[in-house]
Amino acid sequence: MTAQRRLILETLDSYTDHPSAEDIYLSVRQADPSLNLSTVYRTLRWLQSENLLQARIFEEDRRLERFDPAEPSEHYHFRCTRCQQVIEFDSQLVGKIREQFEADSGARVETGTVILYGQCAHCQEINNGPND
Amino acid sequence: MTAQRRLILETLDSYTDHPSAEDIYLSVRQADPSLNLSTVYRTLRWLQSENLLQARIFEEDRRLERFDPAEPSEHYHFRCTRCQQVIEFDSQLVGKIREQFEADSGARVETGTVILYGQCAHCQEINNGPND
DNA sequence: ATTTTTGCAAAACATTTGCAACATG
DNA sequence: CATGTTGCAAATGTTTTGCAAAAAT
Repeated sequence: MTAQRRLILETLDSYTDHPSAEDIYLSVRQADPSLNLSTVYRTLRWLQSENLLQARIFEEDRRLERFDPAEPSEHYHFRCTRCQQVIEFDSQLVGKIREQFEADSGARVETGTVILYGQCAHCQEINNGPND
Repeated sequence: MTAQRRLILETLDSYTDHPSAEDIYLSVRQADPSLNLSTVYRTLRWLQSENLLQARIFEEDRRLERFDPAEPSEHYHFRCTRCQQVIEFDSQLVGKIREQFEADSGARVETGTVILYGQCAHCQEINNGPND
């Protein structure tokens, strides 16, 4: 356990949303300006391999990974295509889909991703307001 | 409508799975060796903007797009992490999840992605066979 | 002392872009 | 002829790698 790793872990803890490697890098750099982006990536990949972190791509038009400190299949995501906000949600129905697919196909499902896209409540209000 | 586009469209039709741009490029090249990869991409993006095609990333460890000739939200995917096969499935439960989330959050959902990961029936048999 | 991790620079990967030449309507 | 499309080469954005130096066990 090096100082760099400790710092990256602390920084990760401070996020409530889904930072990119670059986000983490910029934040960590304030405490240690010599810390390198590859170290960030290496630490993230290590956490991922330990199942302490998941990598996800939310933007349809970019291939940028965002990191989510959660166990696989614990929650799902909605992304507002207007304000880019990502909202987490839970649903037991995903478990049902999984069971249904397992029964139909004979496969064993280990994890899964659900990402819904659309407009969040707030952006809809703005969008459908009187002067729009 | 150019000869190149016609050729790419024909080639796309011949796939039953989810080819990458490179796959399409290699296939198309047999008929027209001078056809360029950027032309493939440009045609794919054009189809995508016309909603005749969807781009998806299936592999957790690569950022490679694969192209699926289907309308959004028509079907969902399972990917076997052993043999890499992608199986399509349908489920009305995804519609329910969407409705549930809309009711809970006030958002309007437009599209969505579901990808399940695990082992397909066939790979499980091999995996759990007598000499494994 | 040995193994692990780091920083740096360069490479890799997938996709996009600028631009002049070409094809199409 | 005006417009849209192509091929090429170079650029882009994101992530990974090789390697020698530094830090950790």
